[in-house]
Formats: sequence, structure tokens, C-alpha cells
Amino acid sequence: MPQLSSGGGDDLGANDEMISFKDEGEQEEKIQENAFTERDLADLKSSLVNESEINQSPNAAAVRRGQQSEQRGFPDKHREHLDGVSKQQDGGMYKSPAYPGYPFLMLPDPYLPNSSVSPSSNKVSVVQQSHGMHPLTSLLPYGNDHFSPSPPHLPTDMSQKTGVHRHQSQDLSGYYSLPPGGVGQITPSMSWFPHSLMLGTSGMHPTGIPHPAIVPPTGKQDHDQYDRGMYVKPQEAKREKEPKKPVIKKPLNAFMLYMKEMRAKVIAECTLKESAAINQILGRRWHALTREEQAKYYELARKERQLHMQLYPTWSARDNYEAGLSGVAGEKSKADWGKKKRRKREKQQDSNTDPGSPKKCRARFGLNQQTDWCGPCRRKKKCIRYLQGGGCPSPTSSDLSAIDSPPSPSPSRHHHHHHHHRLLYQRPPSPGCSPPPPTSPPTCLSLSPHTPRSHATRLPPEQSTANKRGDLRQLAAKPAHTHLELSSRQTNSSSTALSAAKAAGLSLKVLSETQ
DNA sequence: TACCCTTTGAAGGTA
DNA sequence: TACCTTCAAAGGGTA
Repeated sequence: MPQLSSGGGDDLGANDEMISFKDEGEQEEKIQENAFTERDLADLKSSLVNESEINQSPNAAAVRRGQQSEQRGFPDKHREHLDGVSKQQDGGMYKSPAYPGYPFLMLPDPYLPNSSVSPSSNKVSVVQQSHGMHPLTSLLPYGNDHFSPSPPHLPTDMSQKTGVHRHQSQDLSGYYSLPPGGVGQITPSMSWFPHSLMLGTSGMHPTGIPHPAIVPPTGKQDHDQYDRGMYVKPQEAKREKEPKKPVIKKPLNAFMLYMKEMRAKVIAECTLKESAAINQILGRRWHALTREEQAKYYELARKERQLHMQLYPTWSARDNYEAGLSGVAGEKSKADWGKKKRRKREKQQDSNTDPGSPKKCRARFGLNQQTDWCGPCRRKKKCIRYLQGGGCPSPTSSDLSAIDSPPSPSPSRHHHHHHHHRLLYQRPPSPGCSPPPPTSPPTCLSLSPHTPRSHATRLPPEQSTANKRGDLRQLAAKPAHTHLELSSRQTNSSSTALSAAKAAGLSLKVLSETQ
């Protein structure tokens, strides 16, 4: 999340630490450490002032750890803090019935009318209503469908492994305006009550308020996404002596939140339906957002994570991994997992072909020339510029690392990039795609996958790695002939030609591919 | 029917 | 510490 962390107002890379919002606590620290956040997020923070006292605890990370370790003994310090949080929240953001659902009970002030960021300007608004979802669903990463009535056995299942214990609901008391201390006496299973009680969602069984993040362990989520209210169908629960563990989904990150909101818009504008293409557009739009705009989503995501932590103190992302591994629960079957593992191996095998290089932008240019770093280096990731120990391309392209190819990367890497762009070009959005907004980069995939230079400085290095990931996946999935062709061409090309290709926005690659 | 694709970000694991 | 992998949403496409 470069935009938020670009230190000193320059490009994102300035401070790698800019991985802001990585964690509430970390974020807080980063904010304090980085001048950027102080300035660029001043509005955000000011708008969040009320909440900052609440959620941006001195050390949110510690809060989580504390929560997780709470089962071993919740630190009094945290308890006090959370009590304070509860009190503050009681009189604050959650008093409004306008947010009758998790997690956006926690909607920050910026999303309130009197905030510095007006709701109208706030893109974090109603999303996917077209899908018959609650107007706030867009802000409800887990969807309001999770609040469908009657999940009966919740306590039983929830008290099982996945850390769905609710005895940390003293934390929730803050979010749900429960009297401090009152919730603390609630049993793990009972701690769910605050949800329904506080939400005032009529018709919901007090005990049946499922958390949106929880989905039935079986079945494809896509098919039951609007019926996830039930962790396990009663009949199934009865049938199965050992009900499958519910799957607690990961909290949505900022981009996911953004996607949920903007997807409908993109679909409407571009008449696209293919999610892959839509997501590409969304990714570009995401980079086109201003820092402030992105900050909203990061803040939402932060709160989302925070609430998720509080709801599932012992939950770990690993749980879902393990779900796939064990095949006991989770959306991923063993077969799926095996495929992923296979793909993983393929990736590793492919990466092994890359000799790698000790050289790094970080080391070569130093901190004083971070602007010359490649994207990954800015993120303290693997340098893509010296992968092959080759020459250093124009630093100006570093931010376009997603599309820029390393000077002379391994064939495999070229392959990845190649396929990436091939997809871009061969699977363009429908012609009905409307032109991008003035302030946005092309929303529709154009011949130049490059993000406009004007945005380059804000382009998160993640784009690079993300594309690499995508390319790697494509590598595993796509035939290699085009890759070989491109590789040969590129390997025979001079660095000048490559530079020209870059300058041409990869047109060379496309051309070579179509030849 | 199940998986793929595609995006960014977060988290966890590994060396 | 750096890097890698997986998962989160979404839904048309594909085998």
C-alpha cells in the first residue's frame, strides 16, 4: 500500500516500512514514524480521531497478540484499554443504528456525514446492492447474508478449534456497546449474543448470529454466499456426529473491500462479467485512487481486521490453510490443495532456474536514492532488477515493475510477463467498456498495460509481485511455446531494444507474440 | 462440476 | 529479515 506509505511525499518506495496498515499497531507505529502518513493521512486521522483513541491502540498488534494470548491470560493492560475502548465506543460510532451489521458497526467517522470525507465523496459506499444485498453490504466484507437467521448450533461449533471462542467479547463490548465487564462474564458461546442484541436485527435468533466471516465448511461459497448464515445446516449437524468446523474467512483487505464496492460499477461501465478482467480493471483503478481514497479502504480493512481479531482471537490465517490440508473443513478440497501444492512446486522449480543475484537496488542505490529502486526493493522484496546480474534498466521504470521486465531475466520470468500481457491483450474487456474517468487510468485494458507515468510514483511495488504471482500461475497453466518464442527474442535482444520495448509500453512484447 | 483466472493486501511459514 | 505462499471476493470461462 504504497500510496499510504510513500515517505516524504515522494513515491511509495521511499519507505519500505510503508507497508502501513499491516497491522493496527504497526500501522500506528508507522504513522508515527513516517512523515508521510502524518501529512497525507492527516485528514484521515483527524476524521478518525474519535476512533483513533479507540481502535488505534498504542499497540494494536499487541492487542491482537494479547487477545490471542488472552486465553492464556489476558493482560490487565489490554483489558483496561479495551474497557476504555468500550466506553468510548459506546458513546461514539456505534451508537447509530444506521450500521446494523458487523463489521461496519465500526465505520469510521470518515464515513459519517460530518466527517472530513463526505459520504458522497466516499467511495466506500453502497455496493452490490444490485446483488440484492444489504446497502451496507459493500461495507460488510462478509456480507449481510451472514446474518441470516437461525444458526442454531453456533456455540457448539464455534467453541471448537478455530479460535472462535468468544470469551474475548469484552472486546466486543466496545463495538457493541455492551457494558464493560458485562460481556466478560458471558460464556464463549454466549458472547455471540451481543451481536444480535446490539445489532437489533429483528427476527434473529439471539443465539444464531453468525459472524459473516464464518461460512459453512462444505460447498462452494459462491453458491451459498447468500446463505452463509448457517455454519452448518441443522440437519447436517445432526447427521454428522462431528460437525465440520466452520470456516472463518479471512478479513478482507483494503483492495478486496474496494473490489466489492467497485465491481458493480465496473461491470456496469464496461459491461464486463468476467471477474478476471474486472479485477484487472479494478486493480488499475485501485492504483489510480488517491492516497486519501485508498486510505479509506485501508482504514476499513484495518478495522475489519481488528474486529475480526476480536471476534476470533485465536483464529489464524493458517487455519484456513490447514483446512485445505486436512480436508476436514474449508472450501478447498484435498485435490485442490494438492493442485496448489503442485503449482507451488512448479513455481519453485521455475524459480530455481533463476540464479538470482546478490545485487539489489537497495544495496546499489542506497537509501538516498530509493527512487531508483525497483518496486520489490522498495518493499524489501526480491530485487527484480539484478535478477540476472545484468545491467540496470532505467530507474524510472522501476515503478512499472509489474510490466517492466528485468533487464535480462530468466526465460521463465519473461514467460511470466509474456503471458501476463498476453492475457491482457487477448482477453480484453468488452467493447462496451466506457472510458476511464478523467482522474483514473484506463479502466479498460488497453494496448498499454502500463500504468500512466503520472501514477507510476504511486504504484505500489505490490503490483510487481502481484503480477509476478499471476504470471507464475499462468506459467503453470499456459503452454510454453509462446514463452519460448518470446524468450528467444528477448534474450537475443539488446538491452536497448528492451528499453525501447518498455518505453513502448510492452508493445514489442505484444508484437512479438502476435507474430 | 470443479477449477481457473485476475487483482492487491494480509498473514504465516521458511530459510 | 527477506522471501514465498496462500487466501480473501467474484463470476464467467474452461476442461
